[in-house]
Amino acid sequence: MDAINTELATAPRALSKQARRKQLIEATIKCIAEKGLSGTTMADVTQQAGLSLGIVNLHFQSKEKLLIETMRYISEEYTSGLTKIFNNKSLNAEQKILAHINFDFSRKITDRNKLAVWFAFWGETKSRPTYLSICASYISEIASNLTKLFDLLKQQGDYEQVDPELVCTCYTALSDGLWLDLLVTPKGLKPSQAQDVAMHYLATQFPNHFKT
Amino acid sequence: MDAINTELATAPRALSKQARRKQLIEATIKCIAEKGLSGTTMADVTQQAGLSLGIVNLHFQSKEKLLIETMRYISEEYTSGLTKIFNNKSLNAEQKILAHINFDFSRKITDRNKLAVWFAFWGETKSRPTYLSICASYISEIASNLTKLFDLLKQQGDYEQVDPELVCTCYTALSDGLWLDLLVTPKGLKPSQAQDVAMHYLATQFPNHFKT
DNA sequence: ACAGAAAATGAATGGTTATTCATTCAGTTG
DNA sequence: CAACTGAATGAATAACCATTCATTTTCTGT
Repeated sequence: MDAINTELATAPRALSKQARRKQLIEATIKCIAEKGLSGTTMADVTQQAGLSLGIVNLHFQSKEKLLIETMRYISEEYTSGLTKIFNNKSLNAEQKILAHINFDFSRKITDRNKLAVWFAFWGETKSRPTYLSICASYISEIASNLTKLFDLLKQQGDYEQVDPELVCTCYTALSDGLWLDLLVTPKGLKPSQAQDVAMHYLATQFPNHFKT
Repeated sequence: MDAINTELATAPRALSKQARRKQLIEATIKCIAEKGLSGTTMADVTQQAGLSLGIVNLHFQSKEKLLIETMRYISEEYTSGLTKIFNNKSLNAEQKILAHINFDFSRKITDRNKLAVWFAFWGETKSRPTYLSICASYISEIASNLTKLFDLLKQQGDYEQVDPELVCTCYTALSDGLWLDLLVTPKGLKPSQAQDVAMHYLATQFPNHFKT
């Protein structure tokens, strides 16, 4: 409401195109969290950013494209964070899984504004296939990486009965459900408790590696 | 698109108020699934129902109220189904949990149209306070019932290490995440496979009662 | 300091959509 | 069957909102 980026307000033209786009995307995230996807108007977004009404069409051509870019922004923040962990040569499989779960429940990812955006878009995927196609490839890559890590752990420990693919599906669904919980009942679970729940599941599968 | 309830089209006035409301709510569910919450107009809903434009305001006063009643309809279908299971005196704790999980992944509940409505509303902050107040009490009641069942199983079997409340939180989040999976990647998981994943988790907690 | 380019503005426009209500229609009662 | 009641209709209205673009402001290079 009282928003407006004060440090930018004095010299708005000094911003690069890139920075202005980011500013508008972040205003969009806040608006979607506060008013929902359907309730977010161009006037809301531009006012939140402290800029004039026409600015979105100048930088994004249309509202639809702004929304697509907002989705892409959030989804890339997530996938690039995980890719960085997976490609980190100085971590072993166990450490990578720990880093993964830490990341999943970090402040950056469990920020309620961003969670609201995720679920706003998930709720519309059936009617707007574009949203799904943006992150479909990322999703399957993340799943394949995580499955590989679980498979490595299986080989290391005494885990004949573990099915890495099943564990990946289960862990992923569990995270999604815990995020939903964090979004809709903020008075209930805290991010650190949500992480404990996810950890509890991993401990059932890899008791020699993870403790509750 | 080609919809329209033919059996009602001939003698629309014969329907009771109650039945007409239900007819409009079901048309709304279909529209939300097909066009999203933001893309659903009064014209869409009434056309889907095969009725005239003014009918929604006649029966529900406003679009907002129609949407709220649609949420209530779906949420009550779910909670009443679970309450019936919990109150069924002819089932023991183990059977009740089995019935619960069967219900969670039944056709009726994993219907993609209804899942789309659930997530459309979770993503909408505007209507969230109203919606939360509608089902907040049910949600906590379901959780308390499920926790009790897990506690009974714990007492029956050799499960000293099990924390019933944690298992309830984990199972509930897992279901939510699996539902999301069923909604957004219909080509992936099938409802019966989703149920297997949920079952797999319960088997880790109560191996003497449930097998994968 | 000046001209031209680029960025930003916001009043005006036009399309969309929820809501209203005068009218029509079906069912009911005396 | 005639008068009445309430359900249903849909054309008209009013509110809302994305987009446009003529104008203004700021920046850049010379």
